Amino acid sequence: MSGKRSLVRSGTTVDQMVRAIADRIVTGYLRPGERLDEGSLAARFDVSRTPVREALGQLSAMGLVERRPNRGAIVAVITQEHLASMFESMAELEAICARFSAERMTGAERRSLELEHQASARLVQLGAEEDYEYFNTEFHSRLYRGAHNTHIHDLTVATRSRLAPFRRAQFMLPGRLAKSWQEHDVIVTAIMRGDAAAAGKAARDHVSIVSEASAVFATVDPMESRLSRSARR
Amino acid sequence: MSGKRSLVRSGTTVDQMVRAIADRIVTGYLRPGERLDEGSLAARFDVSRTPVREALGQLSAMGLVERRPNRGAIVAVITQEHLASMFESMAELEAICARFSAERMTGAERRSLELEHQASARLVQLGAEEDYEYFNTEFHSRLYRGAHNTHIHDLTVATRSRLAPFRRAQFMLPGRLAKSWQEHDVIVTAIMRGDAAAAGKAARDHVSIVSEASAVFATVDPMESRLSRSARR
DNA sequence: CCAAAGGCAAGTGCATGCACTTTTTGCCTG
DNA sequence: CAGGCAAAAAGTGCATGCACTTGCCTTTGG
Repeated sequence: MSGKRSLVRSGTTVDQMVRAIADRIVTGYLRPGERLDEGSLAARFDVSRTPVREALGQLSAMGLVERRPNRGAIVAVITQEHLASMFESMAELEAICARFSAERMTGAERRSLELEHQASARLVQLGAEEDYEYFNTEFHSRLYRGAHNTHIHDLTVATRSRLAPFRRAQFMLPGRLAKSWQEHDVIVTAIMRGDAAAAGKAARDHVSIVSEASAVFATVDPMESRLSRSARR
Repeated sequence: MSGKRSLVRSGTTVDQMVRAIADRIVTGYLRPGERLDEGSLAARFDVSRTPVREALGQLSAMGLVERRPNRGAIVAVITQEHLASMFESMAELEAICARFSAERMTGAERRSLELEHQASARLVQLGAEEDYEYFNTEFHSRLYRGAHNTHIHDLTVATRSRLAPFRRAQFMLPGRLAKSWQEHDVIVTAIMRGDAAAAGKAARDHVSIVSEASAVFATVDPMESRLSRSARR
């Protein structure tokens, strides 16, 4: 096996382990319920068990991992109910960000939001799913930052990453790309005219739609086949 | 020194350490910026450094502790800006909980909310600050649970606990007790009649007022003198 | 043939040790 | 006497070792 520690550069060993494992969970390479054996992970990353244990502890504090005392750790199993609650929370959090963004974004932030958004229209026409996905992430990040509230930002980013495995396939639904862009458009328009209430509502609706689109996949294992992106690392 | 590990019963050593340290931070016994020396903590609780390290890692993941690689851990220092962002987030989160509660609380939940709320009126008349504080916590917890959304619940509880050191002294402001009760009353009334929007707004306003009341203390160190509650443990 | 008991292997939880980094201290120099 | 330097002290980061727990598998008695 490759993937030695040198590949997961920077920071302390523990941080590297946290990132490495979190990444594998968030990308769906490690599946819910999957056993996380300290020894194997240590061997896999060529470190001792100590940093692995610490990493698992932190991941458990973040909710990505479930730890049963004396019985090892597994990738957190998310119930349908909990998943629904996270999607719903996500909608509310995004609504807050959009609302605040409408009120607080600087001129520069507004301009680049609009600019990037308009630029992404091309991606829709081309049907460039991968690229649009990247833009989409950036778009939402702009909203989170635009809220000018670090705590909301952190909560939102954390929640979003926990939902990542379940959102993955959304753009594979036919026509989802164009719909997504239109929904973004409503949000951007509301923000540009400083209409907080409208921005909030549009953002909430947008996420709700995504969550419904994702619900199809949520009933199944979040990763049917492992994505190349994960395998590459 | 007493406070040996036997006092912090149950769970693994690491869990005990997490609780013990978190408690000391949240209650303000450990102050922001205060050094958290692994060796001293280990000695203090009569365990080895390993569980202490793990605990510090988890607390750092929770944001209660700040870790500088190779330079030890300190109790997280919260900037004015970050504190403000947390209070604002808190207001929004409570608004969501209240909104959802208005829509979703069961009959039993509504009844006991109302009941407890009415009962607490006595505490206001008596000026029983300690008791009211306890009731107040319970009241808010009811809202969080009443939202029937575990993720929002978790986010809200986590945020609230991080704000705990800064909320402590709020009821010492003259007349705050009665005001608090009246604000609760608006929330309860809105929830009872299922008016989600009104409940949300009332909850948001309530927290905003608390945050302003707390702002007075926030500029200063969160604990001037150590509370008996902490010392007792 | 099944159930309970016992033992074994795997794996977790914590303590300890050592290498390395940062901070402090004490001394020297200008 | 301040500034700078080097060595020591303090403290962190990780590896290793061992005791203990858990789950499984075998064994044995009914």
